[in-house]
Amino acid sequence: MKFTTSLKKNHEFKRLYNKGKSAASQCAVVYCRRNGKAENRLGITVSAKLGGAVQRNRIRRRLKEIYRTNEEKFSTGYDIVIVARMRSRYAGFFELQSSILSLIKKLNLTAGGVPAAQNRRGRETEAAK
RNA sequence: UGAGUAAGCCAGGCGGCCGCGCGGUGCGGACGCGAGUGAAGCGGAAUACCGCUUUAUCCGCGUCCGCACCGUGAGGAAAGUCCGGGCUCCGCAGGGCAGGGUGCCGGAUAACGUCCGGCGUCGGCAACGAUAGGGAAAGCGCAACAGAAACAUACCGCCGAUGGCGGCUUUGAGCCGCACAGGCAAGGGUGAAAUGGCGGGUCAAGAGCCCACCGGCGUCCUGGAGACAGGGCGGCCGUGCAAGCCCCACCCGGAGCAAGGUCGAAGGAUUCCCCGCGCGAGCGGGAGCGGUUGCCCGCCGCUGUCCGAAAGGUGAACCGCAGGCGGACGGGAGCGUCCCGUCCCGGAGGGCGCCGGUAACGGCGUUCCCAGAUAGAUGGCCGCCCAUCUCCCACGGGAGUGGACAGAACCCGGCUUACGGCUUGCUCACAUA
RNA sequence: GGCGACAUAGCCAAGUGGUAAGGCACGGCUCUGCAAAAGCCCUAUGCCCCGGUUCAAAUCCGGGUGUCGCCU
Repeated sequence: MKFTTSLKKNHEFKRLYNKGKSAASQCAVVYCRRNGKAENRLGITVSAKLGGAVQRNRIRRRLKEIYRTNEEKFSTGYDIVIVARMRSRYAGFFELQSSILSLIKKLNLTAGGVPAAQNRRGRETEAAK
């Protein structure tokens, strides 16, 4: 992922749970908070309630893929945590994707409008270098 | 065809686009180091030349970042952590006790509770499977309830031959009764289990008391490497439990990669020494500490007392004392501990072929490097084929769904558990020829 | 990843081979005008599940499931 590092420490997750904004659907809960940096930081949580290692790995990889393919739609400078819920175990990829995108829209995380387009163009030139 | 049984194999395949971890190669950029060249400045000098600094360029090496290409990338159970090892650290003269484990015989192995071959027993019509399967005449213990009795017992019962008592006939004695002494364990009843089973003989009634068959025990002979098998003889003095204690034989040091090492950074506690402080007449020792990783003996190391010239002995007579005792702070040295981060910790290896062995397995040759992440890399979408299930039209296609169990974390050998499919051999039943 | 412990009624729990104690709760009865308190009575075809040993298993042995804890 080009402009994103992963969130690792437990206290960072806890800070988001307490102080961040959240939105939820049956598939997942998304927490977000401004981090004051030029990049996004992403954390994904899949608890043991959702199944064995194989099921949890599949959910985590799908969430990661959804973020990767839709990265340009996100605005930058945020810490984001996605917590998977029970329905994501049985949902297909596209159902999960539309669910996450609607949650993003609910949190106003989408980089919509003109400045976002400029931002995006800037990213692309940066990437071209 | 159906049912069963054993062994082996696979873990959907191919292609396209985007994406991830690791390794390699190449290119580019940044930084650092080294060497060369040019320019400028300063100093020495004589203009040449030498030294230093700055800067530019080029080459080499290293680190980091980016891009491209190539290679590679989860399992048969990766799981449970039930056994066994490697590896790492700690410990280790030896012995005993305790504790744990294994338990038919022979072999395989690094080792095993695993595997292979065989024996006995049990289950199955069979193929085949299961089997903690040493010892109960070494000892202790338990066997509830029921039952008379659960090591030596007789409730109901059978008998009463022998002895006793009574009666009758009659007088050689015999017969009948009683059930007092006594004999018996067949039958009933209880129980999971009742003193080998069944049949016959004998007998007062019975009983291995005797006999035939079976079972079991002891002993002898034969076969076998052995477990054991077969046979002869003797003769039945009870049973179960050792996955109860135990006995016998053999094995076992403890912990675990969150072990351990290394480098860098940071702080704290501890040991010894030194300095300084307090105490004011008893104080301290007579062995102390540490190790022997459950305990003991014993042993070892350091410190220390006494005897002895020493080797060595000693653990008590008694010995020492302001150069003592005590605790707190500061300084120095040493050794550990904790925390943060970096790096390291890689063959009982796989494939193929030949040979030895019934087999497990072993030997030789050849060939291949075959995951190394560190919140954890394998994913997403599309097309075709194959396979599963559902629905629809009708004998073939269409649509949808999508694989069963399941994800490495130091590594191996097993076991167990979860689970989809394919192939082959064998057994039984039915049908046909 | 490694190491260890536990599971018995709705809850807390005792029970180490022979009838599964006890307390709380629930229910019923007595008492009361009604309740509370008190007293009496009742509740495990079975001890997390599956096998094995045994005449007999909550207990002994093996395997599994679940829960909890410790080690960075």
